[in-house]
Order: sequence, then C-alpha cells, then structure tokens
Amino acid sequence: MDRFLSNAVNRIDAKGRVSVPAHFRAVVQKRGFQELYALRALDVPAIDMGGLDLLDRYEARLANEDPFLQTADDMSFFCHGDGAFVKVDAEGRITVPDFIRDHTGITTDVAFVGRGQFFQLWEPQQFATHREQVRTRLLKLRQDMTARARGPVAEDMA
Amino acid sequence: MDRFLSNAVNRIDAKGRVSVPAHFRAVVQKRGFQELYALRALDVPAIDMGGLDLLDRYEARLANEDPFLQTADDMSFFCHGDGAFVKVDAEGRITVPDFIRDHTGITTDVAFVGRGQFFQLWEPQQFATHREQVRTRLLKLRQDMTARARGPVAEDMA
DNA sequence: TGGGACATCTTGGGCGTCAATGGGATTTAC
DNA sequence: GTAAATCCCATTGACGCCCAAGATGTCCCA
Repeated sequence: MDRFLSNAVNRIDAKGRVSVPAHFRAVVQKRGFQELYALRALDVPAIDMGGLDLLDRYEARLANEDPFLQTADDMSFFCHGDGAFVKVDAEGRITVPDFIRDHTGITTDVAFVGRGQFFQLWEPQQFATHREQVRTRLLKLRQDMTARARGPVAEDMA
Repeated sequence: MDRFLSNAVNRIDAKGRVSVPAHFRAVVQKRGFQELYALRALDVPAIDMGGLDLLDRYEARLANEDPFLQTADDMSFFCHGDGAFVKVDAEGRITVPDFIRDHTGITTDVAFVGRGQFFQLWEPQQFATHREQVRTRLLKLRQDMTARARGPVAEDMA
C-alpha cells in the first residue's frame, strides 16, 4: 500500500513515546523517508505529518502566489519555518513534543488518521467530534447536489 | 458474475468473525482484491465495503475540488481517514470491528447487501426497514415523474 | 419423484506470529 | 552532573493462519 489510510488510536507511554501504526510505518518506509515532518494544521487542532513531500502540497500552492504579497510570505513562513522534524525509533515510535500537545490537546492517547499523502495526529475525543462534523457537512453537500440534480422544479416542490 | 448482487444474512461467531457470502467472495477474488476497504455510509446506518477501487471513485471526485478549500479536506478526511481495512481470512471471513458495530447497530448477525460495484453491511432489522423505505421513495418518485411528464395540467389536477 | 451421496458453504476452535507497550541500560547534550 | 534522548530487550494481547466439523443445498440415480 502506498497511501496513508484508515485510523488508529495508540497510547503514549511514561516516556512520552507512542507507536506509529505499523501500516503507516510501512508506507513511510516504502517511500524511503528517514524522518517525519510535522506541521500544525491551520484550522483544526491536528498535526499534519508525513515525509518531506508533505511540503510539495504547500509549495505547489506557493508557486501560484505573487511573491510580493504578504500571503506568499506567510505561506512560506508557515510551511518552512513552523514545521518540525520527528524521529522514529527502532520500534517505530515517535516522541510527542510539547508543541504537538499544545496545539492538539493530546495528553495520554493519540489518534493517527490517514489522509492519503500524509497523516494527522488528533486528540481522540477531538477526532471523534471532527469526524462527525465532517460527515454532517458532506451530507449537506450531498443533499444540496441531489436537489440541484433533480432540477429547479423538484427543488421548488420540496 | 462480476458484480455484487442479492443479499444474505450470516452470523457472527464468538471471535467476532462472519463469513462473507460465497457469491461475494467470488467477485472479490475475480477482481483480484487482497483486502477490503470499509466506509461508513453517509446517511444510513450501513457500511460500504469493496476493493480499493471504492476509493478511486471518491478520489476522482476529490481531484475536481480546490485542494485548499474545506470541502476537499472534508472529502479526504472522510474517505482516507474514516475508512478501515478489513482482511479476509482463508475461509472467507472478516472480523467485524467496533466502528462497524457502532455505526450499524450490528451485534450478532450481519446482512450483506450487494450494490453492484460494492456491497453493504447492515444490521438485519435495519436492513428490512430500509428496503421498504427505499421502495416507498422510489414509488413516490415514479409517480411524481409520471405526473410531470403529463405536464403541469395533470399536476394541477392531482 | 424420492432418496441418498456428494460438494460447498458456514461455523467453531486451537495455535503461532506480530504489533503495541513497558521498562531498564547506555549514550548524548547542555 | 543532570536530564533527556536513544538503544535494547521482555511481556502481552490481539489478530492472522490452520485444521476440523456441522449445515445446507445440489446433483445423480434408482
């Protein structure tokens, strides 16, 4: 498998370490990454984590911005300056640093959430809340699209 | 046969395993799936299950979205992060994880429902209820469409 | 047409392997 | 010198894998 998929919750031990799910480790290894790169997600209390190709996503977007505008500067600052490297030990564990705890609210358990090209770290309860919010938004999107597909007549009838 | 058709109810054993109907297994094998992928259906208490091509449909849709808008994030979160791999053992059984039980209400028995490109897992009683609701909705839709096809006059007459 | 043999599917249970976790020992940085 | 990080090893619990038997349906033959 070459994508980060599914999710899992693991416990942080007394030393502040937590196992990266074996499935995710396989993806990391297959892609040949020695270290992981971590970014604080912008609008949610989660950490985006992955190989350095995590940056590709942002740099592609950066390339489209006018370098004289503040937006480009901010984006660069965000993805280049505000990230952190995270080392994986021989057993496939990472140590959870303070900035991750602060941004996510993680204390004793970590939810690992696959996102295809990368994965996220969530506080389990926050994750549960967020996933329901996402489902609600997608359901509404689906209903809106369904209504439009039926045409204005059906929409009026509703 | 290359599509998932018909339905069947099987029992979960003491270890939380349930046989995938032989007919569905034949389709899985014919399509060359090593593992199954499970997603919680958006608006019904059912699990969508199929090969990884289940994801292809969503990812193709995802590619049309602006990757920096919330909708793209939601879609990725839903199909990458909220799914789960399910392994099929040598006898063609799967173990039913908790998130499937929580979302569907499944406890002792599982209804497998063919959906062509994929199949669904239902709690048998919920399935029975839903199949009648679907029939009712389709009947109403058919009547509505018939009325519209007859023109506004016929609609007013109704 | 009814019965019996057979094949296949479903179900049950034991065992080994691997991943997650806990803890001690050694090294490194400050 | 102290604290943190890293390495190494042990435990355990879940999961995958194997073998076995009951149930169900099918086909053939009398």
